[in-house]
Amino acid sequence: MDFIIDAALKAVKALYDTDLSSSDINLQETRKEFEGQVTIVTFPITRYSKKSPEQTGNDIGEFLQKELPEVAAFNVIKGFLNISLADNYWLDKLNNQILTADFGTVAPNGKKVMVEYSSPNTNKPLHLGHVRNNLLGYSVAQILGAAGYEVIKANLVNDRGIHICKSMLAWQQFGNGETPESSGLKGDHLVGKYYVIFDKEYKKQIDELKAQGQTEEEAKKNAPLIKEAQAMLQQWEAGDEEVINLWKTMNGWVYAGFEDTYTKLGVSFDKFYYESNTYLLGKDIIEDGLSQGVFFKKEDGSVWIDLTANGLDQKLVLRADGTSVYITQDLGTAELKYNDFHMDESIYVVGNEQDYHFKVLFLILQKLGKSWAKGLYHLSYGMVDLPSGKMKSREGTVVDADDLITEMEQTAKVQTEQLGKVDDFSEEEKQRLYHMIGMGALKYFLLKVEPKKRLLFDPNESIDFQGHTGPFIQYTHARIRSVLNRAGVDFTETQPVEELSAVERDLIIALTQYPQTVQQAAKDYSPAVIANYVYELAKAYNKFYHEKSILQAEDETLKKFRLQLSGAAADAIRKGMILLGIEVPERM
RNA sequence: GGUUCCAUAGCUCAGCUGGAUAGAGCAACUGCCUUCUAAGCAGUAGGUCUCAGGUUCGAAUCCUGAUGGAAUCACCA
Repeated sequence: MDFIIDAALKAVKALYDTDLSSSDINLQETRKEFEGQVTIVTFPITRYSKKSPEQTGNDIGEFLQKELPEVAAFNVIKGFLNISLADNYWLDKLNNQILTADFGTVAPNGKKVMVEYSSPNTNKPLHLGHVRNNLLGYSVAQILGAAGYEVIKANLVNDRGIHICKSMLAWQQFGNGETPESSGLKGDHLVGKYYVIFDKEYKKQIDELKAQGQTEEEAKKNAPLIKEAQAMLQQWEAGDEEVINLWKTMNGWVYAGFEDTYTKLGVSFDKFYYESNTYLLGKDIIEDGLSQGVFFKKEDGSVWIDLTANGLDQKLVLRADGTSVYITQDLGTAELKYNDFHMDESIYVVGNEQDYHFKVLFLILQKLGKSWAKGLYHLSYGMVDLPSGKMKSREGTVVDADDLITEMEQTAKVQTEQLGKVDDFSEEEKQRLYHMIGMGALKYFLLKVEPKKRLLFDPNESIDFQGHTGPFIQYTHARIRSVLNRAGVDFTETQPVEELSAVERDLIIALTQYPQTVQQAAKDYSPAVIANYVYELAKAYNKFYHEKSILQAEDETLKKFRLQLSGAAADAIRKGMILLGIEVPERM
């Protein structure tokens, strides 16, 4: 649309002898209740024209119509100059852009970006909150890839620490040698079970100690179980063989479980980092910061940074005993990642409860003068809440990821069977379809909302399959594919069509927006931008489909043209959905 | 208490750098399947964009304040 802005600038120059810059021309889509496709808002220009908004609109409209062959007509309503572009213009867009093989793909931009997401704890199975994280991270990686970046998907596994020892200890004491094989439980669920058991037994001990007169705080510190867990952590750090073996065994169970869930979610990673390898990193950075004067040492030997000048607090970066805190290892890990890949940008997909942490982390790295610190970005997303409030693993008030996936597949199955359209599918094809639709519904439900907004999930209200949903878009794709498969003619040649109906034009307009939508989504790190676009596109197609017969078109040219248009719509829908990590079926 | 984020129809959400009468979906009510897939299409009804000021020709959008909600302010991760 730049050519209209350029011509409008020329018009202002010629008519009012004023030089404006392109940002002064306010161009927008024409609202659908008015004639035209693009609109120039003339209010701001009246300053220079010294005429009414209507007169200004008419002046510029006439100028544009004379100047640009693409401008077929215009009308002015108040301060709005609505421009109708010639059908030829849109047909040219279709034939020379949308229908070309590389439509929607961009050349590599030469930049490398790491997207770190998932980053699970290996002491419990994944729940709905993790699902949002995984889907967001994967989708953002897909979007950045489509926008020209080289993307590295990274997963920093939190595989050590006191919480891991809790599960290990509980298993040791109450597990009777139970294994995934012996219990039939998925590995991550088995380990999670012992994490819950630990918490239960620990609370019992706290209550006992409180009954003996200790305060809550004392009891929490003195309970035998927590002391044993702490001792186990020390043994782990000392490399105690028995503890290490147990740790390896139980983590192995968890990884097998996670892999299964990741596969079902359709997410993947290029690089795994493990905290057991990185938790000691960062101490040299502390030394570095001390000598630079960025950090300071307190009397007890602990190391701090003063961020009060930046509106934050003083922050501990190393304990008095020389051991790390959370941020110490994150400093080290950030440097490790950069040294591994030398990426231009690094995105951390982490919930908004850690907003403060990342603000501090990035600020410290900047103060340390790391050249790459400016490329760091915290993609913060809102929590997934239940009607009853926050999900808590230890209290069992979580929506389990595996259960949810199974439920979604089940719902997809029931819905599909009711419609009876795929009765000729093999059992395997059916299972594939149910999974595709169930996951389409779930993924779309989670991704259509802006990341930073919190999300309410009511387990008693099943996720819709109608309306603004994943299955609606999948259905639209299947519908198109069905028509294309019945076509029976070759429709690859450009068709000599000269006139467009409104629904055809609207569909072409929607298609032209695909590339800029991908760029916008990449800029905002927002799958929601893609999700809403694909929905609008599918709606535009369904409207076209309903109003115009494709295979029974008035003549062969029109038929082939509509098939081309349909094919382009199917492609754009499929590509858009791939960016969301959602597959689309040929039939449903 | 400090900081950050959120507040749009009964419910779930869109609304791009300020622009026309604020849009979808769900739920409710009407129509449309002997015609390419009705998981669809068309329509009716539903709004003081939390409130109060300010900037502007023009504010859901920007600024200030208030109210309500969430997160965080750990030598936890």
